[in-house]
Amino acid sequence: MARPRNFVEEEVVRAVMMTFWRLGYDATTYRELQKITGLGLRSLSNAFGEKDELFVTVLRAYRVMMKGMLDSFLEGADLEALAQFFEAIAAPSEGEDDIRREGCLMVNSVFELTNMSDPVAAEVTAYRAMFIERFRDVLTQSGVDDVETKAEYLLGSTWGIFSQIRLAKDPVAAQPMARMLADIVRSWAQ
Amino acid sequence: MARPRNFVEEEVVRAVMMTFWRLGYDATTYRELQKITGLGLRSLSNAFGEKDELFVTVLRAYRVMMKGMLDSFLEGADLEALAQFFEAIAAPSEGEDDIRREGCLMVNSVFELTNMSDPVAAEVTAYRAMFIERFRDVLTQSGVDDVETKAEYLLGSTWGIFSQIRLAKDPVAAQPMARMLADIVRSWAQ
DNA sequence: CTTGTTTTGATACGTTTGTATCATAACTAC
DNA sequence: GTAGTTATGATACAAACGTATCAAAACAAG
Repeated sequence: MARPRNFVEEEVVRAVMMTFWRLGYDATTYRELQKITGLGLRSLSNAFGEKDELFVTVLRAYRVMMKGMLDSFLEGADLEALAQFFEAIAAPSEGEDDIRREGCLMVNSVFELTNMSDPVAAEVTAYRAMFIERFRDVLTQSGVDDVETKAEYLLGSTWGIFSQIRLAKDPVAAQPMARMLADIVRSWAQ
Repeated sequence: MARPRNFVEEEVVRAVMMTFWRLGYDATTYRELQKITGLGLRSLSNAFGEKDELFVTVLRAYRVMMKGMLDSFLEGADLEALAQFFEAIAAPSEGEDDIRREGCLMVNSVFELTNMSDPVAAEVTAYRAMFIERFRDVLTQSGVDDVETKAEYLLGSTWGIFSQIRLAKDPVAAQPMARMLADIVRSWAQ
């Protein structure tokens, strides 16, 4: 009944995500997104709305992606798996253009956007809760005490790891921190 | 021999620092800085150069300020003082406009500026080294093993604390993390 | 007072930004 | 084929940015 789209939505969102991840929100221009995706201005805005709406879509996709990674590492896991999770974050990157060099898109966005819109803030909150929940599950099932405090501690440490990666543009910069943290987690086992 | 300046340099730098701290580099316009300082465009640029040069001046001033804080806490200090240092960072803010709500200007800048100029990168490097050195001194004098790894770990954790503060716009958001970290530091004492 | 030097203030310019406009193209249902 | 609907592409526009320009102002030294 109407002209069909010339692109696959998921692919476009993924390409846009990488650009926002690498450059940040402000430094990513709508024109650059047109170039990256190969779409025209009207096609992009027709399908995904304006820049801020597209960004929220990207954040949601990022959160879902990270949920998959969290689940694969920590679903029904023990403290040893949790320790390995932190070591994995700081594992050496594969090649010069490994996106992991950019740290965490959500953390980066929190720092960049002084005044977040409500939808963006909601994504950040959900992202945070996602980590806390997973950490809490592992800690509880491992019979550790002081679960709430430790979960908050692990989240803060995770953000610290991402900070070091972002600064050095290299995951291995966080290896000392990650190894130390992994040892601390292992020490919680009775 | 020439027309005298109508301002005190330190006061201007301090006012500009607060604005960059609160809004970030990009969101701070040169016009806003004119308004904040009460100076005209030519006065500002004449005294401090263009926006990026003024920013480097601010970063240097911030680093010196933080060095004072670090020294007052950690010069010749023991592990207990180090533990209290982390708890102090997360101490409740005094009032709604406490600048500590904004986290750390240097950390914020690292996240915001995808492509840092060389002078900015140099400031960040010096800032990082300043923390590492102080941590290392305390750890060494306390007879702790694995000093290098632990110093890196403490730096990453510090950045994690600043991340949590920045996200929540409130130092107390980092209290669980800071308390946990303080306990870990105390546990290093033999 | 005059001269020389620096500071100051008003105005304006060129770029870049996100986005609006609008005609055209591509498809489906009938 | 025809009508109806959505996608596409080229062009343009208003706003905001950093910064250049240039004349006027304020002092010290002679």
